[in-house]
Formats: sequence, C-alpha cells, structure tokens
Amino acid sequence: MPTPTHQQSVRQRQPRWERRKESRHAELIDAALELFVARGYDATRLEDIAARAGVSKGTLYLYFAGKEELFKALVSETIVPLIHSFGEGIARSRAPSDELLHRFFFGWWSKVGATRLSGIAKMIVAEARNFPDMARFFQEEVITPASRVLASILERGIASGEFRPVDVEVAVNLWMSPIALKAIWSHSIGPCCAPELAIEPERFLNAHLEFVLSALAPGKIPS
Amino acid sequence: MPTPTHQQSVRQRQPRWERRKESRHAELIDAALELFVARGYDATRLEDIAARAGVSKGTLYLYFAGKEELFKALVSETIVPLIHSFGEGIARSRAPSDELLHRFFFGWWSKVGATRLSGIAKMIVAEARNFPDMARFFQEEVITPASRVLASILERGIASGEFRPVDVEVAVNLWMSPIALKAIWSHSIGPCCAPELAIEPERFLNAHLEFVLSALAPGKIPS
Amino acid sequence: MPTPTHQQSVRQRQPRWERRKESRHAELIDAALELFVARGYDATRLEDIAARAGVSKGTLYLYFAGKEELFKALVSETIVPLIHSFGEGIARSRAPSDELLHRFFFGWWSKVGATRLSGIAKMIVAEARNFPDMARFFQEEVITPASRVLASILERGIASGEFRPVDVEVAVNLWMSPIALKAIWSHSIGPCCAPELAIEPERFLNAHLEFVLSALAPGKIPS
Amino acid sequence: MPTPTHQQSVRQRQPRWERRKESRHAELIDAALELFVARGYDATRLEDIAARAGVSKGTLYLYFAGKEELFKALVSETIVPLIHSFGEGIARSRAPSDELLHRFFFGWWSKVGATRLSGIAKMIVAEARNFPDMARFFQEEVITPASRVLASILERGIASGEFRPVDVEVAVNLWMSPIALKAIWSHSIGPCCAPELAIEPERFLNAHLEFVLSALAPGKIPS
DNA sequence: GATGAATGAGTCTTCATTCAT
DNA sequence: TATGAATGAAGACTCATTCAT
Repeated sequence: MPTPTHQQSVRQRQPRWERRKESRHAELIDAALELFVARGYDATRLEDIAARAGVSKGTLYLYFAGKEELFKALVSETIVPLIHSFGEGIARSRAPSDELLHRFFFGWWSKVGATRLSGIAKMIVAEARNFPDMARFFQEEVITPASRVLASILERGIASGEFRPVDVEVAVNLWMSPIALKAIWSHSIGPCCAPELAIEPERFLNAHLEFVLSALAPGKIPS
Repeated sequence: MPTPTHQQSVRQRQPRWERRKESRHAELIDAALELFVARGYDATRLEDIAARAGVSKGTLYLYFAGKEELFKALVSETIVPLIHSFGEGIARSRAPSDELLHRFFFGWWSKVGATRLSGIAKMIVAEARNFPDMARFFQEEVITPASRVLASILERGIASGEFRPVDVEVAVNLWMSPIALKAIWSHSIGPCCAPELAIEPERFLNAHLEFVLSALAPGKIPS
Repeated sequence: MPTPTHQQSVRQRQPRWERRKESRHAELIDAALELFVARGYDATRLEDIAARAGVSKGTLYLYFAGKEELFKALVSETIVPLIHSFGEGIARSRAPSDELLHRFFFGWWSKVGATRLSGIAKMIVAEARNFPDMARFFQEEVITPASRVLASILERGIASGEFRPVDVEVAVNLWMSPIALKAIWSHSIGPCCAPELAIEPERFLNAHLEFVLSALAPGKIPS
Repeated sequence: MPTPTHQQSVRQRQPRWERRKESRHAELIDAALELFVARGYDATRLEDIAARAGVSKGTLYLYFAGKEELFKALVSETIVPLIHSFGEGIARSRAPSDELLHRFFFGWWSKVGATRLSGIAKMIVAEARNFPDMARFFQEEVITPASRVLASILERGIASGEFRPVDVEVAVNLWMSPIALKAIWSHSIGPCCAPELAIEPERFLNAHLEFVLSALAPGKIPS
C-alpha cells in the first residue's frame, strides 16, 4: 500500500505542461507589455516574453502570428478597454467646473497615468517612428479623446463665466503635459535616477490643479 | 594675445587629413543622432550611419570603438556644449522676475527644445532602461541644471514679492513639462499624426508663460 | 462456403470504430501521397496531411510512428498491390509477340502510368538520395519486374523470329523511358507548363508502339 | 635571425579568411548545385552550402539575397550559357539527315546530359510544383529549344525523302525521353541501385540512334 | 481513440565586429 | 587611413513530436 509520502511524490511529478488556452493569451500580453516597455521593441526577445509568461518559445506562436502582431495586439487590447471607461461621466456632469477639473486630473491619473497605459505611452513614444500606425491609433484613441474632455470642461467653464477666456487648444496641450510626461517618465528616466526623488502623485496633482485654477480664475485681466 | 584672426589662420594651416579626421567624427555623430533618434538604438544599423556620413562601415570603427560607444559619445558630446551655454546669465541678471521667466522659456526653447537636444531627449526616454548611465547623465547635466535655473528664478521672485509663494519643487516640475514633452513629441508621435496640427512654438510659449505668470501673480490667496 | 453476401455481412457487423480505423489509415495514406508528390517530403507538413484526411495532427501518430514511417508505408503499401497485378498473364500468353507488346504498353499505362504509381515515381526520383532504401525498393519491385516482362516478350519474339535480334537490355531501357518519363512529368513540370500541350496517352502510346515495332521488324538489315 | 623553420611557421599562420570576391559567387553556385541536386531544396541547409564553398554562413548572404534567390540564380546561370551552345550548327548543316541525328543525340549527351544540366533537370523535376516559374523557364529554355532542333532534323529528312513520314511532335517527345530520363536517373535512383548496372552512354546512344533510324527508314509502309 | 496545446530542436537571416588589402 | 569582404553570435520563426485532457 502506497504511503502518503509515496503518493505525494507521485503527485509532485509535475506534468510537463498544462492546458490553459484561455489564460495564456492574457499572460503573454502581460509579459510582453512588461518587457516591451522596459527594453523597447527590438531589445525584447520573444523567448524572454514566453519565459516570463511561463511557456516556451513555440507556444507564443500559437497565440500570436509573430513579434509585430504581438506588439500591436498588446497596444490595441490594452488601450481600448481602459480608454472607454474614462471621461464618460465628466462631460455630462452639472458639477461646478473647478470640481470637474479636479475629477479630470485625478481621474486621468488613476485610470490612465497609474495604469498600464502609462507603459504603453512610453513604448509608443519610443517606437512611434517605426510603427506610425500605432502612434496614430494611440493619438486618436487616447490623446484626442482625453483632450476633448478637458477642452469641453474648459469651454463650459468659460461659457458660464466660471473661468476666464483662454486659448483652449493651447491650454489643453499645456495642461495635459505634466501628467502625460509624468506617466512616460515613470517608465523611463524615473526608475534610473533616484526614484525617491519623484514627487508623489497627490502632491503633484494638487499643485497642478491649483495652478490651472489660478490661471483660469476670472476677474483677472490677462496681461 | 592671440587674435581671433590668428587662431583662425592656425586652424587653416592644418593638413587636410587632420581636418578631415575632425569632420569625420562630427559627420558620424550627426548621422548617428539622426538615425538613433528616428529608429531607436537597436533598429539602427551601423552601416546606415556610416553610409549617411559618407564613409564605409569599417571607417566608423576608426573613430568609435563600437555601437555602444558611439551612442554614448553622441550623448555626451552633443549635450555638454549646449547645456553650458544655457542659463549662465539668467541667474545673475537683475532684470524683473517675469522677464527672466520669459527669457528662460524662450531661451530654453531656442537653445534646447529647438535643437538637437530635443532628439537626444526622445532617444534617452526611449533607451533609459537599457542605458541607465546615460539616463542619469542626462538627468544630471540637462534636467537638473535647467530646473535649478528655473527654481532660482522662482525663488528670487518669491523672495522679492514679485511672485506669490509656491511649492517651487513641484512648480519647476510642472512648468518644465510642456516644453520637455513638446521636444520629445516632435521626434516621436508628432511626425506621425498630421504634423500641421502641432501648435507653433511662439503661440505655445506665450500661452505657457502667461499661465505661469497668472499662477504666480501675487495678491491672490492660494486656496 | 461463404457467399459474397455472407462476407459482406460479416464486414458490416464489425463495430464502426474498427472500420473507421481501417479507413483512417487509407485516408491518411491518400492525403500523404497527394501532398508528398506535389510538394516533396520536407515541404509537406504533417498537419496538412492530417487536415486533408480530416483528422487532427495527433491522430496521425496513432496510425504511423512518424513522418518517415508514413512516407515509407505510403510507398510500400501503394506499390505492392499494384505491381503484383501487372504482367502476370503476359509472360505466359501465347498471343503473337506484337500483340503482347501492345498489351504491355497499354497495360503498363493503365495499371501504372495512369495510377497513383506515377506520383510515387516522381516522389521517389525526387527523394531517392535521401531515402536510398526506398529507391532500391522501387527499383526492385517496380522497374525490374516490369523490365523483365518486356525483356521476356522481346526474347520470345526474337527466338520465334517475329522480331529481329536486338540488344534486349538496352532496348528495354530505351522503350520503358517514354512511358516512365511521361508518368513523372505529369506530376512535375507538366502541370506547370500549359498542360493542354501534353500529348494524350492514346496517341502517344500508339506512336511509341509503332516505332518499337518498326525497329523490331525482321527482314531489315540493321545499318 | 629567424630560422627557416620559424619563417615557415610564421607563414603557416593562415589568415582567417581571404578576399576573393570574384570566385566566391561561382564557388557558391557550385556548392549549391551539388547539394540541391543531391538532397533537394528543403533538405539542403545553407550552412552546408557555405561550408562546401569554404565560407561561413554569413558570407553567402553577401552574394545572394537568400535561399530562394540562390536557388533561382543557380538555375538561370547554369542553364543559359550551356543551352546557347547547343544545336546552333545542326540546323543549318547540309549533312545527311541520319548524320545529323547522330550529331544531335551524341551532342545532346555531351553538352547537356553529361553536364551539370542533368543535375538541374533532376532538381527541377523534383521542385517544379514548388517553383513553377523555374519549371517554365527550364521548359522554355532547355526542353523546347532542343525539341525544335530535333523536330527540324526530322522535318528536313522527311521532306527530302531520307525519312518516312512520321508524327513529328510525338516522335520528338518519344525520342528525347531516353536521354532525358537517363540524365535525371543519374542523379536520382541510379546512384542508389548498383550503379555498375547502368548502361554506358556510348552503347546506350548507339542503340537509341539505331532504333530511331530503323523507325524512320523509308520504304516501309507504316502499319 | 481523438484532440490540439505545448514543446524545443533546427534553420534562415541579420548585423556588429574584425581584418586582409 | 579607408575599405568592404568575411565572420559568427544571436534571434525570429517552423514544425515534428509529445502528452494532458
């Protein structure tokens, strides 16, 4: 009669692999995102992605047609679900405009800047010239929609007199920059240079919001 | 004391190959910068750099020990001369603080943002994780010095009562972002997405300056 | 004594999977033949063979130990039954020798040239150096027996005076060539080059036979 | 003073490689021909070709863009020069038609059958379906021109009464077969099966010529 | 028996680097 | 100095084979 020990040892004989078709796709995307963001497209070896996902090189090709397809799938699959959840409610809200701005910046950070989308952004900045389609996709699906939400907040505030009139197009561009750059930085130069120096998001966002609001405060005559 | 004319004549007397050697070096750096910025480190082939510089593959190795050395030489040689010429006078100037801010932003743009340094910045953002030394070098030689100049302007203006008190560390970070991101963007997503949409620097910088000044305007009670 | 009906009923009584097993084998051989002939050994993927046979990749291994084994099984199983049915009666026939020649050529064509054996021939010509055993098998089981039949017809005709004396060994080689080459061609260059140009077998064989007979006609003094 | 032995040892230090741009191309073609003929396209590894040509894997790519290009270059470069030298004089000759036939068959053998073209023929038969362009090229540049020469000899002989009327199209096809098949065989099944059995070309060609002439002999009434 | 997910050895191809000329 | 032919390590991709289900 087999002892428990024996049984255990039998059980411990791990199968060479497991059949997990459903999760593999996501695991590979995860691993690829991590490495592509950190090392860049060319410097990332498919075998490393596979290893990080716990599969072998060949398995990757059961899920993606090749390196480029994996890269593109990663972008579209990761971006699309995240972006649709952002900014939906803000535009239709009746809250005061300054509160909307608060929601916008803090919401952007929590739903975009602090998520995997920040890695995507760094990656796309790095590879835009080699993958212009991807750059356009990102521009159209992430940058432009977010900019539109911010623009509509500004326009509504200006129309209602809550904000003084400003050049909305430029303002949007200027005021998206800090949070966008912070996102990129956190996957790039940030980790290399005394990461403890990085300003914590809360402080960063509050200051940003305050400056934006003071620049928008009515009753001031633009110089 | 050597006159400029004398100096010039000395240079002209040098044998042709010597001057060739100098120019080859610069031509290779130029070509490398262009291609590394556009394609990234890995995707750039040394042979393409050599061809663009008008020499053969082997010749490149007479001037640089290898790909990595060329890459690093490119960074240090291009950054160092540019950065030392920036911000020297501003700190010691007695002009009004708002004028200094104007000089700072427009100066930064003309001496950094609109120069090859903008390409370097994109490149370093892209390759930081693979070349952390380079990232640190850039941080220390470009970001930090420029930030210090801006910080000192702010501090002086606050001290003199020209500006209201602000969190200088965060403000510097926030207000460098637009010009830094614009520099990076111009070598990355910008060229891929309807470049005519890009806001022209003059308008961009004026708006930025205006917002910064309104955020710094005294007589406002920070919320 | 079992009637045909009885035999049939016996077969029908076998459980379905048993008959399936038999037919799977044949279906795989069929699919493999088609693809190996068309694409060659290396360029044929086992998965394509399985798909064409309507099974999955893994199932193939339930019937054949591997690619090479399938390839060899294909050769032996396809050749052996066909070859034994050819030439049996001819050798013992008492018909006139010219009629035997007629039977030989038309019979060879209908039982070999126009069958799957022609594909096998092309395949073996292509892979002979990689599978010398197979080449020898083909030589011994197909070429040599057929040649012997033709040789015996010639020898009998010469002995009886119906044919003039010829170098039988060479003659056999020469007169097998057109039909053998036609068989190979039909799976190789033929399909690539205006297949409508191919001469139809009837006309081809009649002309061949006529020329052979005229070369064998007695009463002519060989030049 | 260095001894001769020393000098010798110094000399024996072979350079890691030699600069021989002119001959490499031909050496690679040679090596490729040998291996592609023997093993087929897929089973031939580029590294083996390179090794046989005495160079490394990478060097091959300095001369050919890839495997397929090497394969095609091999076909066109090897065929074209050989084919243009054959059959030129025969068509315009005033020699008796039977002598022309003799020249044709022996000439074809010496200039085609016994040359590297015979290997090409085997290779093309094997790979025709995968490289139909190549098959067509071979058909048009080798088969068709040679067939035309033979056809013109037959036609002239028939017109002059030296030969009896025959179906020239079929006759050409039939009478090219033995020499074509012998060429293919010599690179395929031949080497696998007791090569000493192969009939020597002289005897083979003489017998072929004799049979052809007897089939063409006038004064015979075609059945 | 049947399936197809998983594996990993094998091959083509690229390109940084070396070195004979 | 300058060249570019030659090298070989490295990586993307394929596919015969295995095996958990």
